[in-house]
Amino acid sequence: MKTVSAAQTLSEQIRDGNLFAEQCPSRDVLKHVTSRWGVLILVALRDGTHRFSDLRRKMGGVSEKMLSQSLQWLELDGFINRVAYPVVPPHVEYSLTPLGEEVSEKVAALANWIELNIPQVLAHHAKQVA
Amino acid sequence: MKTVSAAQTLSEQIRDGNLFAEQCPSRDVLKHVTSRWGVLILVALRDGTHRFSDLRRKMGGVSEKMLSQSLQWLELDGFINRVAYPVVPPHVEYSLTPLGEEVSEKVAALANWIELNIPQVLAHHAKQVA
DNA sequence: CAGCATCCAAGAAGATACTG
DNA sequence: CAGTATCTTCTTGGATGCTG
Repeated sequence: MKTVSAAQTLSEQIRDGNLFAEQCPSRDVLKHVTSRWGVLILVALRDGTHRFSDLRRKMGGVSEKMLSQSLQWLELDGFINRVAYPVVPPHVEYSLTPLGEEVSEKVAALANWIELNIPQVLAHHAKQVA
Repeated sequence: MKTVSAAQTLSEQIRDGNLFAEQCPSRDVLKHVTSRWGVLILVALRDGTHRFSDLRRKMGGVSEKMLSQSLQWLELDGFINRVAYPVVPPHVEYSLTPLGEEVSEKVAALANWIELNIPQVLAHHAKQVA
């Protein structure tokens, strides 16, 4: 926990970022993490190191471009480790960093909730029609 | 908890949706919930009922259009309650449903983590340059 | 195998004007 | 106040072809 200066207001003292502020960099991180493929990558890497193709096979419907782009975002944010072995053919391994483990935990919790509660949501959709 | 048939495999028995499956409806729900404004709406409504304009003011940078569209998605998914009072000028209140309280909890956990750990991420960005 | 570069389509998002 | 309608812009995402 960081120390709080007297000048800080109550609402600012706890958090360092503020998603409700338009120009806060946290918005970008949120974007990467909650992006269409970012979520899946983070969850997939929870059960261990994966190679590029492994990830691609595992996540239905991702293109090479988007997979590599999403991986780069997450790597730059410090959530993912990329290790390239200098062999032919190329061999690259992706894994979570300690920081990545933390976010992925939160993301996975959300993903799990959704997977478990899809029936409720679908039931609600059905009611709309009636 | 649903009952599990003998035919189900270990990995399938717990969850009803599967985000790794391309055509699973859970992907749509995830999209709504993790959308740029969906996250903010869900988090904002955690501290009580809000009117349309209240939400708009609170969330930096949303357009009327996107706010109303995002609200509609979340309402259709059963996460949000919309109550319109038949008065002039119009008065509409948005709040979380019990189901919405649950997702928003997960979403808020993620949002909080990001706001708190922005410094780490930014520090990592800085290292890339060097 | 693991990608990058390029081009293109679709959808998300924004600005503005208007309505019950 | 709480939207809708419309138009435009930008980003996301996909297809294809090429490379170390």
